Amino acid sequence: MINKDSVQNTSIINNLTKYVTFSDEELDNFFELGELATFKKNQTLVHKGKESSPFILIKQGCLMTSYIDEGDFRHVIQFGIDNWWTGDLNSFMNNEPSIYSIKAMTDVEVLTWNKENFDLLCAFSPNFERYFRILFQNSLISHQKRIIRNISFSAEQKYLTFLKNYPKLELIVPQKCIASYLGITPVFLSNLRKKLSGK
Amino acid sequence: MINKDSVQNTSIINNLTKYVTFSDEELDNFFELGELATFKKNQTLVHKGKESSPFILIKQGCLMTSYIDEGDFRHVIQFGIDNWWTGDLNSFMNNEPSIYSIKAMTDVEVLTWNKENFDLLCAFSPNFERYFRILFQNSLISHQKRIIRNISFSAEQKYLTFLKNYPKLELIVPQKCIASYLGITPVFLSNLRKKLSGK
DNA sequence: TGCTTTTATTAATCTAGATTAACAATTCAT
DNA sequence: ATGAATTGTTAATCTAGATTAATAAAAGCA
Repeated sequence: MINKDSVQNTSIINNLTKYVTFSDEELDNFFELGELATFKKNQTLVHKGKESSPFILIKQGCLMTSYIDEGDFRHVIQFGIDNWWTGDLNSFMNNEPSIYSIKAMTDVEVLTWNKENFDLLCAFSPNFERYFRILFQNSLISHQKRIIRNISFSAEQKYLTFLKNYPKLELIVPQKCIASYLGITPVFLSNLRKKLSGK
Repeated sequence: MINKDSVQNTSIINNLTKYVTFSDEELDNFFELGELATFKKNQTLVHKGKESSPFILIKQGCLMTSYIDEGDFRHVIQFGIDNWWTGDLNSFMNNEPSIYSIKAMTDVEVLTWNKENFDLLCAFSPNFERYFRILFQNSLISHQKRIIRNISFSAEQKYLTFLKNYPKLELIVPQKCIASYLGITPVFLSNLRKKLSGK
């Protein structure tokens, strides 16, 4: 059974209560409405164009969200690690097929909520509404910063910022995925790394 | 007095109630805690690095948010028009000086909330918490789409998408601001427009 | 363990878009 | 209306980063 008493949930609870104070009952509800799942490295949790995306909280491991364009070209749009929320929000909220695919970059343990249970959670207590308001708000702020970087940074600046923001990912994720996330080619990233290492 | 009865507020109310059902009392509160203000074209409502940003709802007109980098180079990061929310969210929420500057591109009429009143509003009714949760959620979805465009679109595709998304802005806003928003140079946008007009 | 597939590197060439600069067209203030 | 300042255009040149292709290294699998 998944509930707040599981020792392993302490880090998630710490994260939840960073923004909002939840009662024990609320926390119980949170875990009871979620579903625990594990995936092996390289498994795909959400298939582009097929099922709708759940709302995903990563307990441990790393997920990669990517978008495949008309030319069948894959663009990495997000990495998620321990304690991060991820998923195709639009797909989740409107029960549409996901436009992204979400893949496990390591063995991964996640909690997922479907739309129905998410709605129950929000209906159960406005504290959840508040929690997600703040979660989305913060995510919005970091998305805005990312857009600024996209518009105004050189490839080198983008890469260095990435290393600063996600120090652990460099070791976990293939270089070509990092290149894609940054919007540059793997060949150019390789050149860049060579140049930087010689500095 | 600003309240829900003002004829001129109907379009704002329609917008609010698109997501959440509000009581008359809630709507009264919403307008009473907000402050009505008008600005002339080219006036700056929020100065980068000085005051913190309010949370702004545009009643009518057009606002432009821009970021000035270390090299004193201006990057337009958002346009806002009738019924849009805008402001430096991070500055607003944490009472820090704004990192953006926000300028009126036309004569403009806005409603603004300071952090204190925003908190009162959310404390007054969870419906507001819910409204802003959904507002930020939708904004997040469109920011993600914009990031995909940034990463994967050519300058031409970006410009054509911009025209589709903001058909009215082309006439209101100087071309160089549109170029900046798209992350290209005004010279290149000019070339692009010439090429497109010849098609 | 060796074989296959995927990923990373290196080098050569190419191009979308930047930069510079000079000129034309608008906009703005008096 | 008129001159000054801002914005837009055009053309020439330059460069960050893309593309292609061949090779090396690493990872996955029987």
